[in-house]
Amino acid sequence: MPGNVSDKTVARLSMYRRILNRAAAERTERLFSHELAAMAGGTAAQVRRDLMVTGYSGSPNKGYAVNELIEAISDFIDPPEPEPVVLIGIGNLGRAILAYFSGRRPGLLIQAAFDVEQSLTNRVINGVRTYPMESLGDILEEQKIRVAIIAVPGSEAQGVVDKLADAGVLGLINFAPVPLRVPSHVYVENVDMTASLETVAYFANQRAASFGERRATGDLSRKEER
Amino acid sequence: MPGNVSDKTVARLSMYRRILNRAAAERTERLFSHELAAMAGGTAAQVRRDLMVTGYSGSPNKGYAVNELIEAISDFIDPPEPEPVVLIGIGNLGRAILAYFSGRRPGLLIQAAFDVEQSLTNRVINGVRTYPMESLGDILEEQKIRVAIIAVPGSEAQGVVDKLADAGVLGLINFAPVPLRVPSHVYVENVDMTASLETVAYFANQRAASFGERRATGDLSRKEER
DNA sequence: TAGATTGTTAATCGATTAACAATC
DNA sequence: TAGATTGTTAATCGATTAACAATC
Repeated sequence: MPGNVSDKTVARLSMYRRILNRAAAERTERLFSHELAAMAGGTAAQVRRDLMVTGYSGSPNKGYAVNELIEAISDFIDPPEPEPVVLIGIGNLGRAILAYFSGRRPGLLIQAAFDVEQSLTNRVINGVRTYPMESLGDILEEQKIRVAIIAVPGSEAQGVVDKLADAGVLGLINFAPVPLRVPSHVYVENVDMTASLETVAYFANQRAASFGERRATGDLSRKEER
Repeated sequence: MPGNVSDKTVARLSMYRRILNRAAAERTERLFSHELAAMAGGTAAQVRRDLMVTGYSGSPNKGYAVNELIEAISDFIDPPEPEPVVLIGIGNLGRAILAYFSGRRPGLLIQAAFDVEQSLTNRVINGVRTYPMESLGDILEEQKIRVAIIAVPGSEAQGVVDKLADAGVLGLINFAPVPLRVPSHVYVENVDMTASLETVAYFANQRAASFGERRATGDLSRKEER
């Protein structure tokens, strides 16, 4: 029914909700699209377009009711039941993910974590039970889990993903620094920290160079004035 | 001189380099664009277009020389000097980042890490010296640091970023789950794990629903056949 | 040479931005 | 009412995809 919504729109709605929650905590009752845009870092028109998909309407000259909008966004993006999620890989990154999500969104719940390393399994870390890799298939099936977080070394990732896809997983977040091949019905979101860091370094350098250049040629004023 | 290259292109080049490095380790000497595309998950034409910005040419019917291409990508995206980077926030996520990058890319070097929590500072974690937040300005200036990784709680992030921008930082990776406001000359790459997880959960649900629907209406075959 | 892949240009696609009548 | 903001459509922009002559 909601037609096709882009992944970026969903990610932005998630961000708006966080901003709105903060606003609600500060007892702000209404917000205009341009206020939300200023906080989220976009344009007012984009915010309005994004919010439209939730079906909730603002009112002219009064903007959006914060609490009702939070409700509408939640109805739209949250699954009907809290989504059970598994984490594969309990190394440094995996443990950080556990800590990061521990008791955060009730709509998403890390149900189990897996690792090949025996010293890490059959324990409870940040409230999450850890299992050896062998029990992965069973638990996925038992608990009807459809979403997984990949936090294993790059060399292990594809093997793990193949198992997950076989077991019926439909969505993945991939923290491993390698591209994954998956069947077309599986949605993958890549979080490539290495690429992020290298990209930031590249642009920081570019900008440093162009600043230096402009400074050297005395052409600093033009771009920076407006 | 290299004109304007999009952030996505740079991120993809970073990914290609990693694939090429693996290929080189396996003594693969040449690769075609379609082989690289299959491993990176794109199209051959896109790979060719991306590689063009490095200035390195493949040759028809022989493809790209792996080692020379790695060299060309490195020349293009790596800064002339290893880029010194600071990490702000040594909580769970910060420590995971330290562990993750510890001794990885020589082109990028986490020089120092900062936190307000005294028990975490004036130590060495994963080979990186940690400092109290107060010394941030001094060290940024001393070591001419232009890139920072933000791994502090959302409530602290904007304050930290303001300090960083004042100190002349030009690029940021933001792991804090809040949008940041920065001067226009500062490049920001957001890594929003909460939004990623919620987006994956949303699409996993959508797909589960449409599978169920098609199965119910007996219309499973059509889309999946081709 | 014939076949395949290259660099590069043209066509397509999708998302963002700007504009505007409707509305409180 | 006048003013401001809304939902929504049209124009713009940029990136991706497809196509093709050049080349090994």
